[in-house]
Amino acid sequence: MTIALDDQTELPGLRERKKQQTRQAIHEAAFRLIDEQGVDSTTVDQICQAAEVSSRTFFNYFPSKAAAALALPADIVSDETRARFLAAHGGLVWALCDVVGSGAELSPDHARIATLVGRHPELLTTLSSMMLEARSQFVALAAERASSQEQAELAVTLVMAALGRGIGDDDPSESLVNRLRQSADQLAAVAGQEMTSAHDRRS
Amino acid sequence: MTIALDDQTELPGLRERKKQQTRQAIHEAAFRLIDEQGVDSTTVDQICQAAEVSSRTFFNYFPSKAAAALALPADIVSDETRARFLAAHGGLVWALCDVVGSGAELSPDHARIATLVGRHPELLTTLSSMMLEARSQFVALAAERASSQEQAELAVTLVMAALGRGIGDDDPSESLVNRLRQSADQLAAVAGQEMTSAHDRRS
DNA sequence: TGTAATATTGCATAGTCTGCAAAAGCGGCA
DNA sequence: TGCCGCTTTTGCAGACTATGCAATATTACA
Repeated sequence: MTIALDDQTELPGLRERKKQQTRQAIHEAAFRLIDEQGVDSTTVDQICQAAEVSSRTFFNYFPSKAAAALALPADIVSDETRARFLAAHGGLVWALCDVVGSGAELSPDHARIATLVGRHPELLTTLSSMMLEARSQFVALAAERASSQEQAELAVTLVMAALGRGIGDDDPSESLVNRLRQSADQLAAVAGQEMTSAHDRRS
Repeated sequence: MTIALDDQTELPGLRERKKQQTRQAIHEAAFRLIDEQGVDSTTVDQICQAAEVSSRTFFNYFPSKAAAALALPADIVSDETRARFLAAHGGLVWALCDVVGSGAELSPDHARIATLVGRHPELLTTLSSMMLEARSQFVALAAERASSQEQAELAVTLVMAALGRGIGDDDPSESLVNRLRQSADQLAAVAGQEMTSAHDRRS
């Protein structure tokens, strides 16, 4: 596996490096071909040929070509994310926006992926099912700071909804974290204004 | 196709009736088998055998076994729904909760489907991608009453988030419409309390 | 009854995905 | 260096999903 030297330093070893390299090669090939030709017109075999691996190896790394194109990590909520969240200032939603946003932002692929999905909506279904998995991880995380399970789920629901909005517009002038908080605000405003107006005008 | 007699009355005709009958038979078989054996252990051929149709016919009606088990209508937003929405009292979110909730409620299958998905989470990915399609229909609908595209999307986002929560607990004592409004309230509360607490306690 | 339209089916085919066992490559050790 | 255990890669066989096309059966209607 890996060898712990000091405290944080880890020596990957040739084996592990090659594995990451293979994964990366498959991802690059899938990304490029799907971006060029679309999802349906691209076959797994084409990707394998471009990445110079057998199709069997492909399925050792990814369950589908769409997943290969996105190549999201399995553990969305890493140990680092957890620590960051527990230490974050502010309320639950605020802190969630922080870790969800910065987590996505730190990955250099974030913008690439967002653009790809924008150009090929067929990928949306794959992305959203991966988000579903991520969601449950975040609920578990949020529960560690929430006063109730209910509150944790509500907060995550809100932030994921905001994420759907925030990730869409590629406004590079604002950080994703801030866009998330902004979207959460807006959602609250819409719902809030709703309630008051409902009280005023009707029963 | 169909023959308009009076104003609302339509005579389906034998052909159309048989079509619905076939669709229903496939759906029933898919539902039962998948509920009994799970999604992965059920093949399309098994469903076809139970429904007494060829596998080719199966794919004329549904794109996948999961879709057959759910059997959601293609046009989530029917003309009737549109009219109901435009006539509904209250604010945007309020009215959306009304049509989204009652739309799902009117279908007698609603509870069955919810239970099935609860028992077989593999169906969640299929359901959520269908919801994605429904969502865009609702955004278009909401835009007809919203003051801006932005507002329409926000409102739908909020209601869809509420739907995810409201459809989960099968509390039959409360109508889905009310549960939706309740969830929307809660979401607003969480976000709102967030903002004030953030203001109070921290920078 | 006859003809047009539509639904169902069988067949061929492309593609996705998994299990299994053989081959190849890496890591450590004498 | 040479050997041995472990992991990755690969090939192969096979099950399943899904679509296009042409033949057949069924319905609609004159």
